Amino acid sequence: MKDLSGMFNEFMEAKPLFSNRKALTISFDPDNIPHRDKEIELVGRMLAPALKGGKPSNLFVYGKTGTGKTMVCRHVARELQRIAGDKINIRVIYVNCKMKQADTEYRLLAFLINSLGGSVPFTGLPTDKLYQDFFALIDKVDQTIILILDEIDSLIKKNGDEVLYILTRQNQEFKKAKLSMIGITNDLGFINKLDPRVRSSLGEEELIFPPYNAMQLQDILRERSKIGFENESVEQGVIEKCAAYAAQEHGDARRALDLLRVAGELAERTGVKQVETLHVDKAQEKIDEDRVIEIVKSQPRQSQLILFSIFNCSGTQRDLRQKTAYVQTADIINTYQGLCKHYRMKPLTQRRVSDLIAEYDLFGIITTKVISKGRYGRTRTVELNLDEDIKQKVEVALREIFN
DNA sequence: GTCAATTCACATGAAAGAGACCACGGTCTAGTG
DNA sequence: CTAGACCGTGGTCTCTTTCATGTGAATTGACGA
Repeated sequence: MKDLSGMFNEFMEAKPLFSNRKALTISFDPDNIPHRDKEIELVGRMLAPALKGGKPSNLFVYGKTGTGKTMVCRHVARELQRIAGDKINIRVIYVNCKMKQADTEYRLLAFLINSLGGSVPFTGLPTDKLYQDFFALIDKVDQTIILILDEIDSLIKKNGDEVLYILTRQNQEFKKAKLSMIGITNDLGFINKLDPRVRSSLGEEELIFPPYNAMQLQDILRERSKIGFENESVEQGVIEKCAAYAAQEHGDARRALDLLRVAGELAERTGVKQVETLHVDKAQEKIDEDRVIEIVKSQPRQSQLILFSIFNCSGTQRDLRQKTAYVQTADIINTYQGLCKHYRMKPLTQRRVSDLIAEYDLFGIITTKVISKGRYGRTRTVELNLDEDIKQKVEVALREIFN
């Protein structure tokens, strides 16, 4: 007990490193957005007609993760609303299509209706009823609605582009209201996958966000750490290091901020007065680890069992010319079926297992490659894509699940 | 030796089913005045 | 008379199965030099 109270005392006495931890997260909206002046202006121009009661063009925004797309769009939209004030009726609805509440056609509409003050149950109604409700709700008042659809690609991938088609088309039917959309995506090839009709109406304007370079990331981090950290609590070189790491990952500002924040948390936990560069390294490791463990734990049971099979699968060396043994689909399925018997679970079909394996590839936990071995068929080779210590932790987590 | 056909072992696609969840409207039932 | 319980119907959503089609190169076998 003595130790614990000592620890608490120490904790209370230690000077906090953070002054505003929130400033170091992506959800924070800073007043000052460095290196995005041009983009802010362009988005602003696009939306400006709304102030004169016109319909702003639909806009498509591209850019990799952490390039400030979402932040800029929300920022501009908010400013627009502020300037419009009470005189002009502008409403901005921001939806992240990856969120559970909006990742299907039905749920997206339900979300929109709810955020406009209507109320619909989150399941149970036919979809076209929702469309009717939604459009009626919009057209009730003379207003301009700006709909920001973030991560729009995941919506389309799951549900097809029909939603967008209906939404864009509907504008002609409105008597009073106007609806314009901003689609945000990090998939550059996304627009080509769309139905041409949707493409032309939705992609009236396009804007590409370039990635930040290391120097720009540094500016961003300095700006944020001024708000987020107490004075002098960040050692020289820490910001540079975070920026450098994040710049390697295609200039991802989100990553840079995560690094800095987690490094700060680690430093605080160890009770030192300053965030040091070694904390950044630790943060880098911890972020990866947390992400992987999080994914593994949130997977359904069957899927976890398949990953467990991959871990338990030694692979066979069936081709003598191939020096290293590799694991392929058949091995995994064999091991998996064995494990199923052991745990009394009903094994899934090969088709399904194949999909689940591909899913782990998407998460980046494994690397797979489809190879053809000529006469001996075609298969997918699977390799774990984890550092040794993360790998061990995942294995421990899996064993806990299936002990 | 060359070249096209064959063949393997899956990958990949599309469609449809199972089962969970939910809303809505109609009917039944028990409690109340 | 009325509120609440209880159905049946019709809808979405996720996970899965079923059936069908695609695929890339090693191997095979015919062919000609």
